[in-house]
Amino acid sequence: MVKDKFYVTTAIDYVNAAPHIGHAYQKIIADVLARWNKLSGKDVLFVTGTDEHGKKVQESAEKAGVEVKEFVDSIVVKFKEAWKSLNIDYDRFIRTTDEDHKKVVEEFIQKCNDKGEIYKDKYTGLYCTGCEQFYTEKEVENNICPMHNRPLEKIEEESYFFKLSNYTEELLKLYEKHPEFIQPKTRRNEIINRVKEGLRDLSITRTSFDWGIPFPLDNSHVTYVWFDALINYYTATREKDREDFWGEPTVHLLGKDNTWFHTVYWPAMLKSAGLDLPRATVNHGFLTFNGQKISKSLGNAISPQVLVEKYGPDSIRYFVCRHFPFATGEDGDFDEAALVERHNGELSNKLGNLISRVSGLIEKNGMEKSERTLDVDFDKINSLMENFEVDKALNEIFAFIDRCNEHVQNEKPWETKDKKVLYELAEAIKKISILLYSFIPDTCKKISEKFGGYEFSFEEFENPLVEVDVVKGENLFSRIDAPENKVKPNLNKSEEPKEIMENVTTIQFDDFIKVELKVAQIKEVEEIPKADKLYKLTLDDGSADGRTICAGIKEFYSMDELKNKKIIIVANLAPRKLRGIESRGMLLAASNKDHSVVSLISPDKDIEAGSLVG
RNA sequence: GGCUCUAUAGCUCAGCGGUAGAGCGCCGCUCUCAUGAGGCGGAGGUCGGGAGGUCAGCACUCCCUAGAGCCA
Repeated sequence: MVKDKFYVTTAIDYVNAAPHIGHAYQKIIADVLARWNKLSGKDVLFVTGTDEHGKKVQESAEKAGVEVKEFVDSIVVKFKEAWKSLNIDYDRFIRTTDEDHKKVVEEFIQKCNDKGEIYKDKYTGLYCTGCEQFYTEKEVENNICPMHNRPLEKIEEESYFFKLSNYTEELLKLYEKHPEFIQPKTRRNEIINRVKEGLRDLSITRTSFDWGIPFPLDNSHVTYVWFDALINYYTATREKDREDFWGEPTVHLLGKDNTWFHTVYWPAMLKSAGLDLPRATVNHGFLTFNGQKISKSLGNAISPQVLVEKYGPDSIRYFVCRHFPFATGEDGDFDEAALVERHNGELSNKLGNLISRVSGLIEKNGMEKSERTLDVDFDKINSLMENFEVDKALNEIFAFIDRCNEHVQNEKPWETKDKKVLYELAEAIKKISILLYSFIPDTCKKISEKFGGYEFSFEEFENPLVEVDVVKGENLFSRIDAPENKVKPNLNKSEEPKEIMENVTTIQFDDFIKVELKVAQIKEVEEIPKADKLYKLTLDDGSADGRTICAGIKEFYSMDELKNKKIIIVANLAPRKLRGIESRGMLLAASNKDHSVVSLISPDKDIEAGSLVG
């Protein structure tokens, strides 16, 4: 039986700047879609890469004083490292400087030429020698260069042209017949309206630089950007055993700035060469970062690796998939406070905590196969994924996690010790982890290991859980406690990326001094009924009334050890009720990784209660 | 200027001809298996403004206002 195929591509990034979160967003979605389709049992091809030709790259290399190839090699490394840190598991990283790509481009152009759709003519444009750049008549007023304020020269350059004008009607028919070819609808409308105005032929060669693929019909010309870059998608399917991925299985992900080229030039080029068309293009919006447009300098500072170091790959993958409506093509803001909120509220408190409580209960009580199951609507989630609505799919999966937490609450397995209920919960966790695997693979592998090491596939999804011994082990997510610690959006232009970088990974002094630390002496220690970890401490904090706090150190200190001890407390922490007792503040203590050792922080010399620390 | 889209709770967004929804935040209650976790409940919106068609509009049509995008 021939397996269904799925081929997903990302934009190939221009190597003039380092990778940033905007690039990463698209690659993460592509990786999630690739993984999801693999779980469905499909044959999947996932290709990403870099666009390396052109005048700007040539100039950047010259500025850096290195050979062009050497220059692009060094940038490519950065992209590959970024994708590795985010667990982007592509099948091929294609570069437009790859030999097989050059060959495919040459053949492609030959085919278009055989059809008689390439011709030589004069390219006329308004040229500014200051900018070394052509302007269109729409861009300038009275033929004056907007940068240099001097007259533009009308220059004629020899160029080869592609007869794009032949395709106006065919393209309109394509959009009509296959609405999925341009998603979302708003982009489709824009393109239809523009194509209706008619198409001009396309200049496809240049002679003003030579960093590119020599034009096969005339080596004094270089192939210009779109007749080089777009073809990468096809090149990647010319490898052995990958031929069948081209056409119906093909889905292109791209930013909305590239929509025109992918939905007009590209299908026309393919038709001219006599090749099949991709099934769909998904044209997504842009991200801002903490409310700020991602400029080149900001982009350099917020490298994906910096964010991965700070939050971990799964939190970032989860956040961008859950927080932005990918399929609607809307723009979104990568706001670190929102990321922390979702990390704590959804990954830590809902998912992490569910697994923590269930695995702990099973470790103590064991589980026993049950015929009852907790059900989740797989078909609904799968159809959302097929429509690229990854945010809504995650919403459904997390609604199921909520139902599991409710189930724990309602069934009270810590009282009943009901092994069947625990089995039902473990089985639900297995389903959850298979559904989430595409989004947060590292975490889901850990979950599988805890619950017997099942495989990730939608076939396995249907199978009952095998009963195994479970060890609670480490928490999957720790909470992140500093949501204020982020880039401020009101940066002005003079600020260097370096400062931004510091903002990403550090807190400002102003933030630190908001924390009021004080010396306090423990006056009384009391047990709290039914609490096996908490003491109620009455403190002398230098104030007339003193204060009461609750501290989870019962396992580590006896009541006698604590009495009269001087400690450090966070004095201005918002009060919180624990076991009905209002705790006003928190004491400082160090703990090692597995919390087997907890050590209170005390002043080194004797000093009166109420003294400030800082 | 032309075309397209968006406007719903404090925030982020679902919904879409038949009694306004979720998450977060806020307020109250509550469990103790669990990570300052979990659960239950509450406050909070004349669904940007106006007109029209309908038995019935947040949803459809038109106009206005504001914001965004596209114009090779």
